[in-house]
Amino acid sequence: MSAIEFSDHDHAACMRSTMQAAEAQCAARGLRLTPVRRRTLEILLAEHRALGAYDLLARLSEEGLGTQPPVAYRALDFLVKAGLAHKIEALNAYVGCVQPGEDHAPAFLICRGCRSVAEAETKPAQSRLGEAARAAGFRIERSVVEAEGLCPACQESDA
Amino acid sequence: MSAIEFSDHDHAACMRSTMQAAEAQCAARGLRLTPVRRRTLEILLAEHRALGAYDLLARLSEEGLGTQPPVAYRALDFLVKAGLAHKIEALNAYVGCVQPGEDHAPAFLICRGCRSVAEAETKPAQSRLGEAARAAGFRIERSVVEAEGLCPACQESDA
DNA sequence: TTCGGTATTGATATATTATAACAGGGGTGT
DNA sequence: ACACCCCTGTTATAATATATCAATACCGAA
Repeated sequence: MSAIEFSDHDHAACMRSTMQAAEAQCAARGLRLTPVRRRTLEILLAEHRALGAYDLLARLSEEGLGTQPPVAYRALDFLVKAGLAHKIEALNAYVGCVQPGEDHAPAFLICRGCRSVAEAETKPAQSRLGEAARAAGFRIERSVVEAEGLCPACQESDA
Repeated sequence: MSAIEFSDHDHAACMRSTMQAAEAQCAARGLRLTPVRRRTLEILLAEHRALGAYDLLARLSEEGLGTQPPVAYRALDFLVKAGLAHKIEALNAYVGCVQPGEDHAPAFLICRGCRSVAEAETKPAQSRLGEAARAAGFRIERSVVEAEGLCPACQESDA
């Protein structure tokens, strides 16, 4: 993994292929990527940034796709459950998943400067925590791994 | 680490020694453990559970220590900044720290059954994430590592 | 095709979590 | 006494999230 999110890349192609993968996922699993959901995913993927539910709602609302909070939350819930987006707990915000489908336990690098988010992979029983859990007889169902800091670009403008 | 939080232990002694450590910390660092702050810490430590700010406020309020949200949030901010308590991002709730003073990057095991929280230790550049960060030139300032699941006791009552 | 069930959307209201802003009090050092 | 800083009290409001119910759209079975 190379944190493509912080690098220059052909973002148009990046979005296209991610959307295709998302559609393939939905088709394969009998999930319905309705207009609001699809547009929500596009908005999240448009930048590799975390977006609050109300920011998202504002965008949807501009496009006539709904004006009330449940619209945004329902779309986000769907995407998160489908593994097409992730919630960043440290920000109460949401980000599109760049590798949908892979059944993964993601970890995030979150820039406090520009709110960019890069997605990395955790190993199932990562580091000490897996050990500790096993030792304690704790059964892990979901894990949240998030690191906040500064991305390369923001380190420069900050320093 | 053995997740004492999920085990039977002499909790009265546990609280006493933790409070003492907290006081020592404050004394050493010139921080003021005022009545509200002290009581807040005691309430958090009374059980190894995550408590919402408003639950805490209700407790404080019963004891005549303040009735408005800022009372609770200010006390929590102080404790979190001082390293005497932690915020559980996945729950938007707070838990007392059982090893105050050690400058640590804690990881948590959170039971969704009883909301108990056990604190483990992460290694600074934990798992893949440290690697990924280094590779990407990302500077980590703070990390959130939380695992949700079922503690031993709740696995039994659940199954 | 029609029927019946399920998933989705629309809309209203409200719950939960958190912060801004400003006034007053109380100690400390000069 | 005074200036300063930290802490507290209070009011108001912001930001995040969910409950509920009615209406509609889709989908498979008969």
